[in-house]
Amino acid sequence: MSSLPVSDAELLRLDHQVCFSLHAASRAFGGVYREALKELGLTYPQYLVMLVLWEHGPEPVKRIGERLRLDSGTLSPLLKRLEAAGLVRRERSAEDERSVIIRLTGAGTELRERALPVPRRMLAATGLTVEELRTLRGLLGRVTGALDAT
Amino acid sequence: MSSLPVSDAELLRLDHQVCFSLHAASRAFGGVYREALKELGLTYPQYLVMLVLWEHGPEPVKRIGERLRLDSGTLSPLLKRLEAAGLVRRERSAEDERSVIIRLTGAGTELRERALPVPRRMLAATGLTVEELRTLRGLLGRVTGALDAT
DNA sequence: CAGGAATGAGTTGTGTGCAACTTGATTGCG
DNA sequence: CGCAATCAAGTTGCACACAACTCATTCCTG
Repeated sequence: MSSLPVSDAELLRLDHQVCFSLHAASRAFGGVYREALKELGLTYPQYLVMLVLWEHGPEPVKRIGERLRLDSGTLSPLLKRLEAAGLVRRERSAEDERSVIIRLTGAGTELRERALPVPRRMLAATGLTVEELRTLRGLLGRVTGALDAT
Repeated sequence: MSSLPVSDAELLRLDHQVCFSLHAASRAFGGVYREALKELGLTYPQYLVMLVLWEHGPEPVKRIGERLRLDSGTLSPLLKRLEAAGLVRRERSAEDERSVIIRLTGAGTELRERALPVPRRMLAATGLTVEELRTLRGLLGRVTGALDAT
């Protein structure tokens, strides 16, 4: 809560700056991740999908989409590329024929070892302290929640 | 700055959460902006370009790209769409024939009036206080600076 | 002053991201 | 039971975002 009055003009500038900062930060992260993931042959969204599978095991497309807030229009071609790369298999669910289960292959499981050093490099590259990272995560989470509720 | 020891595993999880939060927040903002800008016929990146032109007047493509951290591969088609929409003109610079100056048309200038209420709606939708917005802007700016320096 | 390096736009190709739609399977209500 | 509503994937179309490239112009150095 600010104890000082804030002019309308300043508010509008602040909004622009926050939105722009978010846009810029997201792309800056993307750039560094792109570099870090290049040797793994993964893009950042593909890496996010692999993280989900490494952590939770086989999951239907729908569930992955819920975790990452991505729809089938984004996930379907992405998963096809992961399948073409030999990292996952896509198999129709037996219980519900509408559903497709995504399962790691041997190569997909093994890739985890090579991916382990990535987050540490990213963490160092941000230049933030653990406290600041927690603050950032908290604020971003609240913003996302509020915006999604709109 | 943390006074408590932090395990490696927790650090890695924190990194994932921050990166994912950033990705998610950026897309959540995009979604709300998409809605707010729909009646103006602008996408969010197009809106960013218009903001630059409204604030700074005619500028070469290069300068706009520096302000928004976008390269010509992104800006060229985007500016062509703005030109097709009748909002800007593209004219070769007289001093430097390599350079293209982007200039608002009458319609582009007038659009500003209709765009004015947008940031206030966004500000309200975030649900954050002014203090929190400043903190968020500061952290994002530092992250982007650090990542760009890599 | 000449010619190669550097610069500013633009083009091409790949990969998201999302809206709108299609297809096939399941659910549930009358 | 039967059929409409719902649901999960996938497809299509459009708009970024970026790497790698081309082309024309300008700079700069020998």
